[in-house]
Amino acid sequence: TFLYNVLLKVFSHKSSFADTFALFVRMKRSGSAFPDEFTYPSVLKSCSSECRLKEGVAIHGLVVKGGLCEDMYVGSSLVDFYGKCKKLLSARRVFDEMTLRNVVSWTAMVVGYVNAGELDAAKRVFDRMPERSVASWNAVIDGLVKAGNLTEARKMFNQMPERNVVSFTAMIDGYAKEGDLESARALFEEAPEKDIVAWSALISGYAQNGQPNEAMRLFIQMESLNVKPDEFIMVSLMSACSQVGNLDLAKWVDCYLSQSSIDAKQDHVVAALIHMNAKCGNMKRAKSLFEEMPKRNIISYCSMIQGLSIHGRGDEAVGLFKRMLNEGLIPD
RNA sequence: UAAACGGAAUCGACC
Repeated sequence: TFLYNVLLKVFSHKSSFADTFALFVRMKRSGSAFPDEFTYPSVLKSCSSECRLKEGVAIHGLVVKGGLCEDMYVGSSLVDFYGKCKKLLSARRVFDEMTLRNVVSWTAMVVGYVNAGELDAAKRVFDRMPERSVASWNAVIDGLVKAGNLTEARKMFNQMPERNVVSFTAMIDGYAKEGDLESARALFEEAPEKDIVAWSALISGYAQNGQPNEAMRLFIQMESLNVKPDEFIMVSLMSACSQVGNLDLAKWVDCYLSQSSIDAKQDHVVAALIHMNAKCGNMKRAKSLFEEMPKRNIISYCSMIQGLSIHGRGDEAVGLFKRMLNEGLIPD
């Protein structure tokens, strides 16, 4: 049981739902290991990450059968699971029925309401919390940010007893999306700790607000500090590069990407790569990237079709669109 | 051995 639990934890963090669930099934069938209160949180986490409602509900049933409803970890995981799957009534029911709640249970409930856009309900729960952690504050701040209420978000940010890098990043993202890059930048400089996500929020902010050169500059600065870029950062960088439209720069980024350990097969990465090459005038490369994909999806088709349109190759663009329909993809 | 919070592509009418 111990061994399975450790494995399930690792799987729930790094693998797909299918693999994690398969492992759980194997555990149950093994006859030698039995799911306990340590097992279910990992399995439920995996269900939440892909919104697997049916399976999660089945797990809930097993929890009840196993008499593990009273456990705080299991209960909090259930609240989180239902919340992430937008089943707020179920989340609330589990939450209300819990005999023991801790700050994680409360925060999970707040997050559920935030993700459903029910900010008022989220705040009501937040106000009733017997104690709050940084994550609880961050959850509400992020809700306010996503609702576009930067003023209120900033008030809470200033008001909270302590801030971490997540608090800063939520605010940076909010300011950046609003186009207020000066405030975003100021907070970034002020942040005592800057991780990859904080860098990403700011870099994408510049890229999205027509300041590709500043995005590039930040990328260089980040690199010089030995922070390794990830897929998100590279996508923003490629977006910036597309805006500049410089072929040499595009080649450099393309090359940088292939030499890094970044997974260049992810949807957004390929799409950005295709778009960048198309925009910077390297249609050959764009085309070969597109054709070499084992499976094309709506995002890569989108990049390729637009690439063709930009270059006045309307016929080919329309042809590609037809091919996309033939592959059974639905345009959005 | 377990649970909660932050970042990514492309396009858009009239003006």
